[in-house]
Amino acid sequence: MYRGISIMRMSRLFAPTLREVPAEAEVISHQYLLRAGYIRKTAAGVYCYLPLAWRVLRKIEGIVREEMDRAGGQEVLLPALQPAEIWQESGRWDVYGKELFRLKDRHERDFCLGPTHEEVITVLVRGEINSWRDLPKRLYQIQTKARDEIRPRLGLIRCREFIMKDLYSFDRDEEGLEDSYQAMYEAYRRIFTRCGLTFKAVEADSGAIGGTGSHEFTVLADTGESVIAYCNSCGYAANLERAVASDATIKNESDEQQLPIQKVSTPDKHSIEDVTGFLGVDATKLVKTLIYRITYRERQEMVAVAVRGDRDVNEIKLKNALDALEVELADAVAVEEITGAPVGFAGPIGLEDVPILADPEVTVIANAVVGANEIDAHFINSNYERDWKAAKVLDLKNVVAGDPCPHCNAPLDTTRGIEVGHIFKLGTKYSSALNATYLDENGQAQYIIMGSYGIGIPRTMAAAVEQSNDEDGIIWPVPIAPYHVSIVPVNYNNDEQREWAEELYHQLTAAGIEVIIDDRDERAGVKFKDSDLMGFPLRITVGPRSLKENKVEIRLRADGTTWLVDKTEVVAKVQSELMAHQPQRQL
RNA sequence: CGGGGUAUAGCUCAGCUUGGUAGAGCGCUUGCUUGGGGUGCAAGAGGCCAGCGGUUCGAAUCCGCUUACUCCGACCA
Repeated sequence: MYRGISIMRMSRLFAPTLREVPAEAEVISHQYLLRAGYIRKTAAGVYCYLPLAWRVLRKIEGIVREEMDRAGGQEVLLPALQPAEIWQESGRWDVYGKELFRLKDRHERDFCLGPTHEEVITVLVRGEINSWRDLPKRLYQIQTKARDEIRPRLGLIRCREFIMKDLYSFDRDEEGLEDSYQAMYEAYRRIFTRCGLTFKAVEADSGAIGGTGSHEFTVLADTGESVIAYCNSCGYAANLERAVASDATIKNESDEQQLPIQKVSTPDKHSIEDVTGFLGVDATKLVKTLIYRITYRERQEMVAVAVRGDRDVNEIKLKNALDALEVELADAVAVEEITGAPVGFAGPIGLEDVPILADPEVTVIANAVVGANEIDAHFINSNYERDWKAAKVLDLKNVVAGDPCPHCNAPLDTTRGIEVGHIFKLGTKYSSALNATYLDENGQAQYIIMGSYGIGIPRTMAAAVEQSNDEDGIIWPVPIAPYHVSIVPVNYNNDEQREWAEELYHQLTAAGIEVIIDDRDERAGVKFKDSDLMGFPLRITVGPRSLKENKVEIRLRADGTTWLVDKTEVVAKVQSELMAHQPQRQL
């Protein structure tokens, strides 16, 4: 189980530790990975992985490889440098936008650095796979991707260059795709479980990659960028971008008597808080009307979006509903032009030049407050249908904790997390654009049905640190720890301690355990601190106190549990502790 | 891209307001000391003060531009 003969002395290890927190590091994983000497930054979002980090990354990769192979994957390595032609052919040269690192060769030909590899692999496969007999195929690689991120941040969590495992599945039909997708779903669960992570698989928006179905694998951590909503009673879980609330409670909203609409003066009351405070009503009685600029491939238009005053517009849902390339809030000038009033007084009544899209919730507010499209004025007692109508009524809001689950109506919970894996059903999006077909049993050409499945490897490492640390440093889950055990002789200059430390070091190494010995001429405290910071699961202290009884101390990093162990029992004890701390299957 | 912030020794920062030629702590080197949670003492090494331009007798310090880094909002593994 703990194979791999890798021995190391701390005196030789290239892992410069820092006592202070570098100013650039905001989140725990970034701070500890820098301080413990795992990574160094080369440019914003571009990092060097030092030996300890590389060992962790290779362990994660090893787990990923095993599970990909188990799920029928075959490893390949595709080019990072890619010609523009294939991106032009798929249409993404223009659509992918500024995130694509573009460059020219000496002949002025366009190239890019691969942010993902659908084009390359589809072009590869279309030339070589011709018959239904060649399918299915599942090909993967573990390779460096380049994306010119808008804003790299959070250390390894959002980088411009990062290692990714990407697998592409090629099937004959939807049924085959379903098989591949399920195989990957299961493989991902195994991978993140084996890495010792607490995670959720959630329904996700398929975003720029495109396609018909998608799940994200999200490691739960407060510092994560994604928000997920989940239901504890039925298991529903979805990314906030996609999560919906049941409309069960919407329907039986109010039986309040409709009052006559009335314009009121609301001087200088722009925000929801201003208006609710001024009029003494709850935000749920307000209709928030926002003007959006919608960009399509060849044109732009403005729309008004109405949601309840306490809600936020979900721009992903808006974008998907309109099949738009981009949606953004209109600027103040445009708002004034369209509504005839400064920002803060927009409302659905009398808004004639733009279509109104309304969330279902706003259609049931009795006697709502809405902007009057006039400076310093709102309407009170407005009612949907009587006073205004939307062009379309559809779900456009972010869910919040407490909203009813769409499946079982139990209250939803929300939590933050780090998206470490994402699986997509692509269908024929790329095979049709790039003309990747096979001949079926009837000699008919059919588009290959594809899926794509990614895992961010460094991000997974960072997520593990986010999830498992304390005030002293990292606490690695055993399966991805760079070394299992550190041996700390309290005083390496002492002959007895040194000899025993060396002896144990060789015994453990011979048993296949990955061990590092701190042979530095440092104070015990320094060595303890570094060992804790670096996060090795077990530490063996060889010092005079226990040596008197022919014993050494074995200490568990996770909770500080310490055992005094006879020197002859060390290997057995270490093995049993490592085994005991293997992650359990969590399904 | 928009909005803020920062840039001085390897790291964390002072110095700038009020221009006069560079500092601390940690780390590093050497020696002694100490030796179970970042020992103590002493002596050292180390800076084109991000870059460019301007003002001035004189600029880390004042002014302008540029670049990099970083935080807050739209993308994604």
